[in-house]
Amino acid sequence: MAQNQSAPDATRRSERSRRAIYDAALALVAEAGYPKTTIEGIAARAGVGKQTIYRWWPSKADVLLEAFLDMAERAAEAAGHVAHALPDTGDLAADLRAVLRATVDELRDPAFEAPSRALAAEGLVNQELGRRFVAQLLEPQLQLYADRLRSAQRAGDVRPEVDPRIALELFVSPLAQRWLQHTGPITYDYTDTLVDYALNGLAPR
Amino acid sequence: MAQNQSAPDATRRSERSRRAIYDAALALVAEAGYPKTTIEGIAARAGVGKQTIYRWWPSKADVLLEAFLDMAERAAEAAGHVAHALPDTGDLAADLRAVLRATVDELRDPAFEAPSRALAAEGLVNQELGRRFVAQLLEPQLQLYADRLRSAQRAGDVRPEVDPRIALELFVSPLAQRWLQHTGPITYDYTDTLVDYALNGLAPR
Amino acid sequence: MAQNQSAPDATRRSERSRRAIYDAALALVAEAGYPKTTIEGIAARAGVGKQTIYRWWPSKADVLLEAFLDMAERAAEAAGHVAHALPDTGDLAADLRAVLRATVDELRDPAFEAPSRALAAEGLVNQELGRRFVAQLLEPQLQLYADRLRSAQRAGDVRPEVDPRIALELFVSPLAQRWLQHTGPITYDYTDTLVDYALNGLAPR
Amino acid sequence: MAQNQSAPDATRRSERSRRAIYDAALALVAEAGYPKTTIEGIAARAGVGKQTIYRWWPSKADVLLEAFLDMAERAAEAAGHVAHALPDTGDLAADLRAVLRATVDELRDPAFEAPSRALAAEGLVNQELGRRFVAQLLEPQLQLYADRLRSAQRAGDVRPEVDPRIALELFVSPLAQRWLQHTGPITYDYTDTLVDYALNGLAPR
DNA sequence: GCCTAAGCGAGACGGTACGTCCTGTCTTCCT
DNA sequence: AGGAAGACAGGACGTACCGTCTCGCTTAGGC
Repeated sequence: MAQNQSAPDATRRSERSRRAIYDAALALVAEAGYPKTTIEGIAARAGVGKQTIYRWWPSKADVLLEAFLDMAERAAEAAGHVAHALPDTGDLAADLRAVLRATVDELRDPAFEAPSRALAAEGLVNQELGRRFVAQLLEPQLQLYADRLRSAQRAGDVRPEVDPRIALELFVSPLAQRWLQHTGPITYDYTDTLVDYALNGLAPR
Repeated sequence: MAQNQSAPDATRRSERSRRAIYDAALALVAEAGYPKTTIEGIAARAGVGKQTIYRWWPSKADVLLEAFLDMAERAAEAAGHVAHALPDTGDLAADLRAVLRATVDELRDPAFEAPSRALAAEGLVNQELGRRFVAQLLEPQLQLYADRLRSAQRAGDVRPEVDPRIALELFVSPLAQRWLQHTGPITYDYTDTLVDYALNGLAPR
Repeated sequence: MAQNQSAPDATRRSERSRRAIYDAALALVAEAGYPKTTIEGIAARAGVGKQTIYRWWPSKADVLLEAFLDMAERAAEAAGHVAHALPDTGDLAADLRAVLRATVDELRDPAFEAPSRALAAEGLVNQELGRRFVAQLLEPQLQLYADRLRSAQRAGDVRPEVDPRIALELFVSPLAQRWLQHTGPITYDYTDTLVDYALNGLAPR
Repeated sequence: MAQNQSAPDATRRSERSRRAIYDAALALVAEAGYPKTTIEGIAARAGVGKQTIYRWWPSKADVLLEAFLDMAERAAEAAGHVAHALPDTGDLAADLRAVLRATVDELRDPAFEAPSRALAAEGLVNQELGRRFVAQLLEPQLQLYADRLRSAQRAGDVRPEVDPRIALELFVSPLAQRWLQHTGPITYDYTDTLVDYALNGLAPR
């Protein structure tokens, strides 16, 4: 339970600075790219001392991760607290197609693209950050798919012995890889096709 | 008669230095990690002047990419020039399971892991390197799967209207994502399951 | 009716804190040296908030000057309120030799050395502090010598046209310089010799 | 004989940078004062990387000491290699008065004042620098006085048992102290008086 | 005896400079 | 002409203090 030897007092933390740092970090990553974004640059743009960043975050990547999570949270609030579950109209294929199309749109949003690419990249090479990236951003999303697939299993649209956590990767991972590694175009056609191929494999024979 | 200022004469290049640089780069990435690997460090370890690196490569990532390709080539030579095609016994499922199991083994080889993770990460954020990473490393591998799937289509084991380039992603991308992002365990069971789920979706109904 | 913004109420001042700050400042200067002594360090060691120092002193040097004056005062009290005048036995040479020998002893006291060197050094470069250092520490001492020389003039041991304020420098300044700049050893022999040479120049011919 | 573990190669040193650093250091000390002169500031003004300073000097004070010595050397060259000895006309009092008057002029030269005060101050508190300050700047000057006094002893103008190294302090140290600590005005009258008082004490009786 | 205004401890804050490390360029000397 | 070596201008790193500020908490007098 003991805290780090010199843990700062979070109750005295300046909300103003935190927001300014989030904004600066996201803006710089979008404008200059992640590698050219520096802690000094963030501090200068936020009108903040460097120490204020080092006091609360251990690294540039952590700043960006928090800034991104905050942005996502604010976006969710603005959109009216969506995303607690995938749509469930009873038509699994249609639901997945709709959600993946929405994801395609999101992946193309430049405000989303730069920071999430950067975080993904950093997470590949930085064990600890990768763990948090997955736990806080990726896995919650994936669980929504798993939930929808379980519902489909109950409805008899997916074979009962299928592991939903693996099954969802059949359409999510290909999209992720195309986006991350530019291994192919990302279109509605593409995601529709993925759903088509994958569901065929999951449906009762 | 004047040469372009930045056109070194490749015929005079020191093979000895190149090899030493490859070895140093791979060793440092494996030992210290990609971010802590520096050009100065590579030069020092290789017993080479910094300029010798800057003369022949534009960046740290390019050094590593070449070093990795060289390593792969040497490994292939040592193994007797395999990997021009996937096995084709006529049993698609068995062939895919075997190849993916071999891939699982490879992904766990530490000498392979550190540099390829690093390159993948750099490629996410560095457009130009990403392009080369995909073109020189990833896509050639994927084409082998596409070829095997086309053979299966001719044999009637896969529906003819299926696009092999997309179909292969059903089992390759999930494995890639699990490996890159640590989103789940990587086992023979897992890859076998992927093949099972995916081929069901691709087989004639 | 409004008070000046920066006029703390001295009647409410914490004597406890002042003493702790004096002690901490002197201890740190003695242990770590003046340049490594910081206001934060003094505050921490004194168990005091930084603001308590900034409220009452304008700079590190001022803290130390006050601490040193306080120490000197306490030392004087402990010794029974000496030092209002030099001894005057009628034998000028003997009196000066005795006083300078006592000064030599004092200059070698480590508790005295560190802070007074530091203050002298700061005073060289900091006009304002230098003025106070001279006015509050140095000049009062020098006036005692001037008084003794005037007494000697009345007794006919020093030529009447000699300026005592200048004459005293003949033996005081050499000692000061040797001590401050380590330009030579500081011994009883040395100060005795100074008195000898100097008084020869001041005595009636 | 062994050099420090990572001694830079002095033969490759950039003369251009050294000169620029000297100039910048002296200018900044004169303009802003020693405490406000920073290594970053010197580097920026000299158009030089910070590392170039840290490579060749261990501290700000060392830069300034070398710059000052260089300036003194250049001034000496410009004046035609003077200062190997004090004038010796046979009239000791006149010679000393003349030299001290010249010193008074020098002490008032602002280009000389700022850096030498700063070095003296630093030397008080920094053992090692103080040693070099005395050895390289102060003591050589003082030896000239000692030589002149020895010559006077041979001529019978100074008692033979007088120690010249101590005797010279009778007029040099008072001037030094007045200058360093602003304990009194510095005028020709003052130095003439010092010579008068002091020589009286040194002359044969 | 209660109230209020100050000093106080603590420490977060915007800054500046530190001394180190690495980048990419350059120059020198060697082969 | 390539290569080993490494100095150079530049710039970010993470740390240490600066002097200011804002918090609760004593701790007096003044009512």
